[in-house]
Amino acid sequence: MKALHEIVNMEMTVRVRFAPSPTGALHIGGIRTALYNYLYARQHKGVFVLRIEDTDQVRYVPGAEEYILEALAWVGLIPDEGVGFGGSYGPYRQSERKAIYYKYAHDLIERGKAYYAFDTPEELDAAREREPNFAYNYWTRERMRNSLTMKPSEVENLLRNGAPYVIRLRVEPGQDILVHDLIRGEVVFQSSELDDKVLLKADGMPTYHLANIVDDYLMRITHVIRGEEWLPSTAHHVLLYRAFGWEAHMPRFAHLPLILRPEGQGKLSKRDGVRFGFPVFPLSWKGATPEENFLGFREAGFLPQAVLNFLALLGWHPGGEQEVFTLEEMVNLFSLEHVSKSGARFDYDKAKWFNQRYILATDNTTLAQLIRPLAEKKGYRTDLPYLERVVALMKERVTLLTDFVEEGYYLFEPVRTYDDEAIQKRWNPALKPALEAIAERILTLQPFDAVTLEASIKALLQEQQLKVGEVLPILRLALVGTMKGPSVFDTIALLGPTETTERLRRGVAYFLQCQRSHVP
RNA sequence: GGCCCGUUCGUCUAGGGGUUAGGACGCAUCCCUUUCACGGAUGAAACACGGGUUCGAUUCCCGUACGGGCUGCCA
Repeated sequence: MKALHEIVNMEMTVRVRFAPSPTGALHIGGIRTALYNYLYARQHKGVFVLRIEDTDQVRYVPGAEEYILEALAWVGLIPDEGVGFGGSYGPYRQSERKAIYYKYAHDLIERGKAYYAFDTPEELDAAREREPNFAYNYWTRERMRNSLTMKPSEVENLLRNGAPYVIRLRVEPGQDILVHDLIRGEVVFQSSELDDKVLLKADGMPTYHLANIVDDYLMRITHVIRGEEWLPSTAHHVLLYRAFGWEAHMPRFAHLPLILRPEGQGKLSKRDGVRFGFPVFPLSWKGATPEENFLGFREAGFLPQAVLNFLALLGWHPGGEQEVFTLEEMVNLFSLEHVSKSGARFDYDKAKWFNQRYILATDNTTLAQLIRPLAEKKGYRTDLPYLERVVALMKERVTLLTDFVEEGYYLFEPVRTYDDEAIQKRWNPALKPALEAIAERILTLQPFDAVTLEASIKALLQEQQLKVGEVLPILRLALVGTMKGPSVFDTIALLGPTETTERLRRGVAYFLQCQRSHVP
């Protein structure tokens, strides 16, 4: 018998789902949940389903669904089935499955597992106010207005007259509910502690609890991989599978640790992003008001693979000392057993480090294409050959894609600001002739490349008995305004003779002026 | 308050009855270097606490503390 069960399990293709709710921008934690689901599905040659849980009419936000699809596409977690991807278990948008939930909720009533409740929200509020720990359950429901306490004729009357009602799960005390969580092991609940959860709301929409059980069953979901915030309600979900008689088809559960805010307490929220100045969303989101605008990892200059790698390791590690993994490697190595149980703090520094690693590992042609739109937005030149050269010079010094055009702005436009402190330290009027000589020599230099430039300039300095370490820093300051940046010779080679001499001229003028204003 | 989950360097984590408790981020120092970075080297830095079990617990068990989640006609 057991062997048979195992064989059935083995042959059952894994089907997991990512089921976000379109109530705004998809949080980065949602992306991680999607990632783990995706990894699990791919590893088991299974199916990754995208289901949209839009049963809350009030919190529905237009554009949120499109955002979810775009975010998944950006990070490359493409569903096999679901909203926007087809499949034979649809529709995959819960608002389009209203009739299904209605039917199943009423089935439960017929089986005596659920009941009608006519208490208004106001009445419930009042009850909660009267009793601080009020729960609608086995002990309190007899004082409430529901089909368990009212006369059948009265209930029928209310129903016929279209009185608003909800359907509640009838939770009977005295049952042990055992959840075998793939990450946490056995978790036990007592039904006596559970309330009679609303299954169908007065507007005819199901609650999450009903919808997720009905859909997971109908969509043949085998593994539910979701956030830890769902662990407590899993007890209700088990009860629902029992009530429907589907316990044998109940999926396996795995509850993921939460992503915590970088400091302080609580889970990471969208507010933390604006507070600490880093993205907590995959893509930027334009809200109705400026306070509801949020920065995305994409717009902040992250590579999607870096984001995935970072998120993957926020709560999972295969063991060993490797930190950088391709998606394919993650698919091969992933296992729920290696997902940690405790919450993980969001570490933006680590995220940036991953991005730096991925930029370094990305070829120049690809990077040039990636920064092209950024250059375009700034009004910079956008020809790929030039961008590739910029990338080659800057890639070891950036952490974000945006750094190419921010940190390296001087490769596209004249120096905006000079580092006065460095000028104070490096400038010496005696250096003026040297810079002028360099400018002059550069004009006729052939070929105009870094190697030739270095040889030529160093020779010139030697002729004039000047130290390289004395002249190069001030040369750099004239060219780019700062002490940071790529090799001076590489920079000159990229800027070209005309631009270089112009910058030297401007630089010297600035240094002289700087010097004057600093002499007491 | 009740229920549930958790606890290894500041952070992400590896490990697991006997280890110099490993790696990574960040930090510090040094090397390389015209600068910054990259790269290399080194360093500071952890098993929450108390009881058991055991020859021996950071590892297993129980408490406590602390943290987190849930407690909605939200998901």
